[in-house]
Amino acid sequence: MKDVPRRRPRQSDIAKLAGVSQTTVSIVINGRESDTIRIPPETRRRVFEVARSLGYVADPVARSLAGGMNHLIGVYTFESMFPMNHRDFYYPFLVGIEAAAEALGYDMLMFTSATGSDGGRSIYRDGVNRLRLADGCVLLGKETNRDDIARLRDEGFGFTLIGRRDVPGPITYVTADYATATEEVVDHLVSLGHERIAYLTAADPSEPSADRDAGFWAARGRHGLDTDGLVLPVSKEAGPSAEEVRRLLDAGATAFVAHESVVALRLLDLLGGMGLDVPGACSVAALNDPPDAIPGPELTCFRIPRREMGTRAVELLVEQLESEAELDPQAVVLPCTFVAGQTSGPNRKGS
Amino acid sequence: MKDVPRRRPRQSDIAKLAGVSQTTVSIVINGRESDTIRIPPETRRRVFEVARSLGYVADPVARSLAGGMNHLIGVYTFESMFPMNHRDFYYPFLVGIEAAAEALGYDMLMFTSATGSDGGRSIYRDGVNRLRLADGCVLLGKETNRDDIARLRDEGFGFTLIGRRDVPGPITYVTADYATATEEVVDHLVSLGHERIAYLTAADPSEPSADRDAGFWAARGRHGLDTDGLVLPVSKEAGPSAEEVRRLLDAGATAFVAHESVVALRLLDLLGGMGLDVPGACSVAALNDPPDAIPGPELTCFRIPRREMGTRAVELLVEQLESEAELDPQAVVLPCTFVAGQTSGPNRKGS
DNA sequence: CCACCAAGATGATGCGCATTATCGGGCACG
DNA sequence: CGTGCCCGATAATGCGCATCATCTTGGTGG
Repeated sequence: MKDVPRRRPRQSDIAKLAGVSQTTVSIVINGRESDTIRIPPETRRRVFEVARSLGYVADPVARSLAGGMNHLIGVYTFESMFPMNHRDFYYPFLVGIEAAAEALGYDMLMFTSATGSDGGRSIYRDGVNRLRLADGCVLLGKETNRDDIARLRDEGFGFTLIGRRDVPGPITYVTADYATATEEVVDHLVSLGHERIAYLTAADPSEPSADRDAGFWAARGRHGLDTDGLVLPVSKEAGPSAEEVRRLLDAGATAFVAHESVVALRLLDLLGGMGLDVPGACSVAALNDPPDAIPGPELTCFRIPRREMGTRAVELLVEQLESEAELDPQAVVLPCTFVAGQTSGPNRKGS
Repeated sequence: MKDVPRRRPRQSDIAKLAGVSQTTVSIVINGRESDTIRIPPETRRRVFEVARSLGYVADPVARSLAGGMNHLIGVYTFESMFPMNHRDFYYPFLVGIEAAAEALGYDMLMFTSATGSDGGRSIYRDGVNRLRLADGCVLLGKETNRDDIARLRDEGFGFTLIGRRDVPGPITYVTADYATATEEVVDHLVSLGHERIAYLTAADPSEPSADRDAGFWAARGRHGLDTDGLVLPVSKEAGPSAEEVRRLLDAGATAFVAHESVVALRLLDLLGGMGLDVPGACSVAALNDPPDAIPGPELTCFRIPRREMGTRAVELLVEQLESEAELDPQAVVLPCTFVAGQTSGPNRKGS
């Protein structure tokens, strides 16, 4: 006994059965009663009754189009998630985002479109801004597309960004205080007696790298360090070569500070291969936290509060979405936590 | 020099500037020209020109509401993804899904709402079926909600399911041939001379478990095995106790077959603790593949073609979405691949 | 010279919902 | 008895787009 393929019920269906207007149904379902617009309990009860018996579910599409909210928060990563090379990088952010969304009564919608036609990802593909499906969006990624961001803002679409981005014009973002954390790491090494500190900075520039650089130069200035011949740009993928490390050692380096923990880990390998003990012979520190999966000694480094960054990003976004007035963009900078670790020790090379 | 907050351009804006109608714009942008409806190249060029200069991007919401496609494939997991306990379980599916979606010109939209108010996840939360934001959806999860599935189907929403589900009424799903794969595992053990095979089945029933049971019973029948005192329901979390394993050994077991690889791994530990060599003294096999992350000996087991299952699910879905007529639901069963592994060997206990 | 047709385009309509402006009627008050 | 007012509810409108049914124009054949 197959039923006729009955359409899914709409508000007007409920209205007819309950003997009211579609407007009333909308008001009741959305709890839009206020001082000026009242629905007596009896009517409300009837509407709910019919809605339930019909198995009514609102259409999020229509709701959005009509200017309503669907209580969805989009998450867009500028790098593709599948295959997820940055798995351990993104994961903590996502945990924080989902938790906050859940707490605030929103669901999370992940946009995981792969590479665009030009190889890079873009929000605007085929002339469609898919993000609009959500009420607002959290943007995330190492290689943020500035044009897309500027455009989103111009369109008046609500979003927050994780990771500082120097976009012309103000936007709301959440970032970590890499500069201060970097200074702490250097302070730590200096307090251990190191004066010749090799600095393995990032090969390609980005805001977080620039922050670390700023922190390092500041600390260098404060301590009057000399870094002649001790600064080396290193790409995350290739890492430093044995020869380069040798050259830094020859220049008198007793400690190494690397932007990337994977670089630091590779450094440990190389130093071990040269018969140098860490932290006995020299110290190694990283300016971010190592991936969970990788085993090895606990690095001297700092932890980026990724989870909390995700949470704050969502909170800011929801605040913005739910406020009537247009809020001023704001920047939130969260502190990192220093990890002493086991790869740094006192300088034994004489002082 | 701040501009007035200009609205994002709509089709009608383009129409006005290009001196055509909104209809024409829609036709051109969507490439809807056909035999009966033609747009001369010059007009088309003008429309595109204006669209580009205005920075037009289609609104996916309006497009959906008007019955169009937004080339989005939703992915819904019945368990929450963050925190992702089932990380390694889901991941291969997602890779396959995204790859196929990409190949077919679709993007992937992940619905990762956490637990519903009642603790369990449901598609219909707060009376909204969020899945409708996508053109169609791939459903995924260990604990599928049958009511939701039936309802989706009744609503005429396009979806495919990964993992066989016995829902009243036909639906399209992709699953793996657990039964045959299970038989292969048993055959392998029998060919190694094992006659007393302990069977650690799943404690709580599910379709995949039932399939494995069916395969096991079939193989048992074919080989005339005796399983008296050798069958033990085991929960994935708790695993078997040492005492239970001891009892199975006392009952003469020379080989163990466990539904869950984690159970098999725990079994290896227990047997090792008893001083029993695997595969010297006895054999152990699992009826699914172990998580990638976990180190240890290669289990005798079979690989579930998760990636390909994801791919097929998307292909079936797109086929269904793009076809004019309503296609008949179909079931796709993909074969698993047997892995001989290193945890099974000849029965040395005499024959 | 009219009927007919194809090319090129358009006005109208509706998707399902939220919202705005409005309406009728009962009741208190002057 | 008329005026105002509030309660309860509604008709109308529009969100941005896709689609269906038409409409106009110029050419062609009879």
